[in-house]
Amino acid sequence: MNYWLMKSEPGELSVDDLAELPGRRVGWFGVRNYQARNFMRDQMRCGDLAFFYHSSCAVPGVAGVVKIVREAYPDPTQFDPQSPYFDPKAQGSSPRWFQVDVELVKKTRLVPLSELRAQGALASMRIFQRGNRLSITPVQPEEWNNVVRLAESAPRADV
DNA sequence: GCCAACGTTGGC
DNA sequence: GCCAACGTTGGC
Repeated sequence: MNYWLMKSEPGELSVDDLAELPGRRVGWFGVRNYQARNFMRDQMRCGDLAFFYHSSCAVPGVAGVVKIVREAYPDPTQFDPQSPYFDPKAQGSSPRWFQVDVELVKKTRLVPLSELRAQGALASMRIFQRGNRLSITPVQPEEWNNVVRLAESAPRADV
């Protein structure tokens, strides 16, 4: 079983949006980076857990926990000319982009990026590595446990 | 809006 | 296969 961090822009899909969806599930469409795609396609398995991370917003940070409930299958938006994620090079016979389905396990308090950064034990996380921009990154079990503990603790006012 | 970092594209 | 140009990401 693996742990992950998956970024979503709350303007597109927030943790509250996910909580309102049928079954609290969504297909993780729109990933257009090969490395992130490969993580989904080759390594994500049903039962894996991931942090739902809010990015490109006023307070980026961990907002919830989701579970992988369906393994990789073709992302339909790549074939939809109306979609901003349309990829004219994708062929139905050999899809280029994949998605998994995730289900909300629970919302957490919003753990801001600044608070994660203030934890020395989390310095190893991929989101803190130089120039990291991947929307999906693996999380080590120890990192996972540390962030979960942080999410369950009282918010800090000083970061 | 800025900008650093890095991925992708395409001519050669 | 190289590499310059361009596009995107994402925190600030």
